[in-house]
Amino acid sequence: MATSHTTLEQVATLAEVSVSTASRALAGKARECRISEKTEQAILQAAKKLGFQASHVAQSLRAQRSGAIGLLVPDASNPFFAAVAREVVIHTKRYGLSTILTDSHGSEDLEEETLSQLKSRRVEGLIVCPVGQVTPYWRELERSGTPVVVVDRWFPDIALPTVAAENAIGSHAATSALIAKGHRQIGCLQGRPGTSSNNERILGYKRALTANDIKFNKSLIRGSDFSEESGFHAACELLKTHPELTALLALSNQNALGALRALNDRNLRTPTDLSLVMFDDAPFAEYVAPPLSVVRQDILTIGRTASELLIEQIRTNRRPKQLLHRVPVQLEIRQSIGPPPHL
Amino acid sequence: MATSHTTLEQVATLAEVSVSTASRALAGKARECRISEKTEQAILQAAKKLGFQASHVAQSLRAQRSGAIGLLVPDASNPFFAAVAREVVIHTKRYGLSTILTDSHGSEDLEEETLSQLKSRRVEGLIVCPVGQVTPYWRELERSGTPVVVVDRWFPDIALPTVAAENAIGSHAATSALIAKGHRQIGCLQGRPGTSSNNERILGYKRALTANDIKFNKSLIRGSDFSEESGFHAACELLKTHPELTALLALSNQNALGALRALNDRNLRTPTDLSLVMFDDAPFAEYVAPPLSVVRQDILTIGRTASELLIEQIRTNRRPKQLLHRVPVQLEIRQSIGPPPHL
DNA sequence: GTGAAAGCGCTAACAC
DNA sequence: GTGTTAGCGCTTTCAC
Repeated sequence: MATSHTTLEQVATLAEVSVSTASRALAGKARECRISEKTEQAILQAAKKLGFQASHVAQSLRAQRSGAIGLLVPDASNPFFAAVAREVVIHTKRYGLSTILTDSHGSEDLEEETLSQLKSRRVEGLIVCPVGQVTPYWRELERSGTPVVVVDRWFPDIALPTVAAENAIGSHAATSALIAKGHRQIGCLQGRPGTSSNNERILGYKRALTANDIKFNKSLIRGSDFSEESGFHAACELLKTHPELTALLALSNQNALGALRALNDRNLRTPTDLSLVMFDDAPFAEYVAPPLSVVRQDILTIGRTASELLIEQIRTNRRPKQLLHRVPVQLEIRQSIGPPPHL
Repeated sequence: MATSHTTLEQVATLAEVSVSTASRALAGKARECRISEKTEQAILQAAKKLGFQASHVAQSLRAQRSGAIGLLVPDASNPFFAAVAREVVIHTKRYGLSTILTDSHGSEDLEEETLSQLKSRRVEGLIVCPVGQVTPYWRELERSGTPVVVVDRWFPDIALPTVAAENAIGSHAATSALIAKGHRQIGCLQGRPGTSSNNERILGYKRALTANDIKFNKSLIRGSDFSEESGFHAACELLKTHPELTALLALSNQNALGALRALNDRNLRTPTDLSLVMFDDAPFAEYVAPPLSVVRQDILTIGRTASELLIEQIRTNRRPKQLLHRVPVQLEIRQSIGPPPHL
């Protein structure tokens, strides 16, 4: 049964006034527009009786503001993006904005298609966790002046407001902690190559090695994306080709789970045989065997900052001066880090 | 800088035709409306040149269809709801529907307020994971005829299409597995009392006990919601008041993590000292110490079924005959189940 | 084959 | 104080 909604006209008719008066009264402009107490009440009564709710669609068309923003993530079921989504939903709602959630499946084509659809919905702004590579579409977005915030992964050569964790600092700290324990052969399970988050985390790893006079060895980095499978395969390969490794740095918590699977399969124990640190805290990190050391990203702050940056753009109608916003990370050392076996 | 969008009129002007012809051509009705090849091309060219994208807002108003659905969950960052959200986004997109994501924070007031806002946005349908309690609003929704699907938690006395896991069967299987190992003192860490998912899971637990001539003891059930904290406190209480317990059934994976924390604090090992089974599989379940036995819900099927039920309602404009759709669960036994210590 | 015009539901400028 | 009217951008009858 088609839920035919009540219109302003019906309310006006019932209250025996014109639509404009009804509109004014219901918009709370009774005082301002000097509407008599009596008429106002009549209108309010009528609206209540009919269960009137102004059509946001009509209002949007009229006001040329959709009251909606678009959120695009590579995988909405990933806990990191889910947490960002929640923050965005909560913060934008405060400004009367609805959030349209979309998912690019990690595909550049879908990303572009989806952004285009969001544009046709006339969203007032965009929060995007990009797939990773620069496409012509991004240049367009940069030029367009549309309010937009890039989150997590970003493009150094594209001038758009961005929120990202202190990735390099995080992996530097994690790697340094391993080195401090005596490790010198440290493998790295990487995420999607070419993404800024991956690049930056590798950079921190590399810098920590160099700072400690350990030669950086490219072949100790393996992996194709941030998934469990990638972590598993990367760990398997590394364990095979580089049995001398005494520690692993996983660039995502999924990668780390894959590594744990590979270690389990080989009856290797952590940290006795191999130390392990991973990016991204997770509720379970404390309870795996042994409790995992993590580089914790402050997802709430990331989501909140992104929302605020977007709302500011929508309100002022221009991009902020400061484009790159870095959110601190925190190294949490648990028992998965120990001295290397031969010490 | 205000991104002033190109309108159909501008395209029409450039192509030197009327807006109606432009509309027809761009809607792909050139054949149908016998528009000459030449005019059609001119219009397509003009649209391309101006980067025209029809305003979905205007189309919505005209067509009286917003092309959007509303999704309401108690916590968008919870992996279960995040996974449901993703499925909904993916499946509804196929029908040209956008998903507006909202979060009720587990508050009935916010739930009602949010549903009301979604209504004013003229969403074509609603997928709701309710907070848990029946409010007058639900009665209204039931009567209204609005396409809606209730997911996960539901109300036996409200006739709305519903998708939920075979909760009772799952906890029955889990409890039976514990009993088969010799356990007779089994504690239960519950979620939010009064919610259908919690009720059903407790029912299955109770039935398995009774079927095995074990007296059901209400005081062995503790907990206030599905969170880690609740699981922690419930486990602490149970361990204190009922030291004779040899196994725990956690009604959510967060509850189970809380239990693990309580056990760790007391230096109790699983399954040596206490066996543990939990609801909801999770990627980490295999890697905690020891690998956790789980009752796995098929979230993808839940999300897909909900989407399909909603789309069917939107298309046919009426509620399905079959209201309750149960999605099978699967018990996955891992090492966290062993015989009780005294055997 | 194409155009003119009405109207979706709302708001705001302008009348009186 | 309140009504009349135009118009947001689009689709679709109806006219020629």
